[in-house]
Amino acid sequence: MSRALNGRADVSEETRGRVLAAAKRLGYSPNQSGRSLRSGATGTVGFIIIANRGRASIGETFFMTVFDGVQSVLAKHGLDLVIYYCGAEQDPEAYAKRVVERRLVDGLVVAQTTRIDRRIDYLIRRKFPFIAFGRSQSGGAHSWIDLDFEGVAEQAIGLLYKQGHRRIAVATSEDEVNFGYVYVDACRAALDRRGVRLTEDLIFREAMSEAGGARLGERLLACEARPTAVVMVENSMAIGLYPKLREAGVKPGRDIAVVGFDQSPTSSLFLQPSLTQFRLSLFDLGDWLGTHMLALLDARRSGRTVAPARKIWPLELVPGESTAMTVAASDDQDPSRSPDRFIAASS
Amino acid sequence: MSRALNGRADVSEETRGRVLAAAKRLGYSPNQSGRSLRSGATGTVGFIIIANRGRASIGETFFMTVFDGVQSVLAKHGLDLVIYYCGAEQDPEAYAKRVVERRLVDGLVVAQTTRIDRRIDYLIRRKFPFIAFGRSQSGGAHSWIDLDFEGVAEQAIGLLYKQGHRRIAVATSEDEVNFGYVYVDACRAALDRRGVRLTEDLIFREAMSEAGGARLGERLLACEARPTAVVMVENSMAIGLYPKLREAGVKPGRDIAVVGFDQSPTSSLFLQPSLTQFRLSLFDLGDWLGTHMLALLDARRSGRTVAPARKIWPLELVPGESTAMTVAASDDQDPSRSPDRFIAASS
DNA sequence: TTGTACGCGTTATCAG
DNA sequence: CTGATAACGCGTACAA
Repeated sequence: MSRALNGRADVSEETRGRVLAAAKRLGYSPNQSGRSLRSGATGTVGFIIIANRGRASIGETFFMTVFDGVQSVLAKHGLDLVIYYCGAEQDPEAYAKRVVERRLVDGLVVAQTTRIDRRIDYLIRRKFPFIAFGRSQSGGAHSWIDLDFEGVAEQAIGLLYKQGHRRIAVATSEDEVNFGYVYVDACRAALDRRGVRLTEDLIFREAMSEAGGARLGERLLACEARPTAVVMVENSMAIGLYPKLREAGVKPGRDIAVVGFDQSPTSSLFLQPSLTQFRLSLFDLGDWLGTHMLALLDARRSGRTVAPARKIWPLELVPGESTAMTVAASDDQDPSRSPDRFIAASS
Repeated sequence: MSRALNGRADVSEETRGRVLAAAKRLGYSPNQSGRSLRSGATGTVGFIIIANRGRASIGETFFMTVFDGVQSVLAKHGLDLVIYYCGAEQDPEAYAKRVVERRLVDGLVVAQTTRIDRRIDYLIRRKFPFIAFGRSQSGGAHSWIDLDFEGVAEQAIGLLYKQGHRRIAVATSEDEVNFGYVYVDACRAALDRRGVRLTEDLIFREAMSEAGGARLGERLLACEARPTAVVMVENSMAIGLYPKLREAGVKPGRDIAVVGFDQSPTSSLFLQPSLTQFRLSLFDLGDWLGTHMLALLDARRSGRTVAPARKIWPLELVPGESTAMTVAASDDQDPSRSPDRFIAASS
């Protein structure tokens, strides 16, 4: 019986052979419900993603590759990964609650964290093993991993500044997804360090989708004093932005510098002129998630406690033609602004 | 106890109230493993998708919207939808087997069917309730749904033929995904009906990705007698094709007609010149899947048998600028070919 | 080394 | 209408 199948030591080779043979002949496979009930664990890790919250291009290569990484780790330990897809009409908190309370999984990854994310508060209260993919203002100490928005902003702003840009637009999300705020703050800080102030009129909040990018394009073109560069938190926006610019005869890398974000959706790699963006290994990120999840589950099983991990995942700049241009740096383009204070502050 | 919570009739209002109150106070929620063990059903439907098999842009809006539709139906009946993501290194058959044999789900949707799909053979053998999303040569009678490739081919070829095109390239998948074959056959039939023969040199097999589309572009440009039009089975290919054509000064809709497929990835809606493609309601398709799955599960529960459904899902032509051109129709471009036989056949 | 009985949490059933 | 009990399939603990 189970001793033979599960490879316990206290069973003779002969018996094990007989049992295995019989199991194969009868096509026996253990019922997971029975197993879970007995052991108190499901052997399953859930990964919750939310419909069209945040990036439009959810799922595409982005999460898929992450799943691959997570699974490669979990599979080695006999754990399954299942994706819970929280539809557009469903409440994310209720959805997560349901998964936890029915004990459908042993651990959870919750993606697309919002600034105030009640799922996180709930999971902490519940002392349920989980990792947040994305930071949040919610909750206290808990494990999370997030992309290095600060590093991206620093590299993007650094590059543009060096090329003389001072009037740089920042395109971010119009919704409550946390990284929209993180990114703007990071850009503001990177500009501050260089004595440039990020004013409100240079922050463009739009849907993170191609349509949002198209609207961004319209707004940029309508500016009295058009920014000489734009950085954005999501690449679908670039895909919608490019055609708008082209229609107006404004060429990325010649008439305006454009910096995208990560390399998803993959279509963004085929923009012309090629888009300056950032590279990261989503598979390795998934690997990290899986590995840390194992640690959380081990800790819970053995009653130990494990320190919450906080991981910032690096991205590497991949320069493209969209930032090929330089502009004459004039710090006093707009005489109504006094940069002195900032220059002083940065020294 | 359970009678009160599950709303059975044989319990007084007062008791029910007390039980509900206590349950709320203690934060009680039924354990799904216990429930499944007792009832023999998990209350869960699985949807298996495969990593980068077939279309590169898997997941993106395409499957996500389908999930939404499925879930909207299942949720009404207290069923959960979970996504099983079969990673690139895993064997799809073994993966499906595992899900079935451990009794993780009550029913299964298997997407991205291949021409010979051992999952289907297995599921039929096992008499497990499932729906294939995509046709296959495998298996006998079973439920499936698939896109109307024949209708798409007929509309695409019909449009191009009317505009004078006779030398039409067909771009399809290089891998074993079933619809790649279906589409080519459908195009061949549509051309046959018009007395045009689809020769082997006009069939281009490439990866269904932007990179595949780029290679397609190179091959088209290298043709001695370049096709005047190209139809393709997947839109990522168009996204890779466009830049290649542009580099060579070949403009879609002026120098070559281009017809895409469905409207995913969404980026394809932002191509310039706009791409002629096809529209379909993925949400409704998911709704159909959910509804039919319910029928399958009901039938199994009541021991009845339900006739396998075979559904062809319609797509509607959305003309774009990429097919704005007409060409002089000359049926004898290539004197080595004799169209008479086909003209005769079509009369 | 092997056989057996128990209990995980649930719900259906049967007796009260 | 309500309370008690058995059984779903598994793994473990304990007895043989």
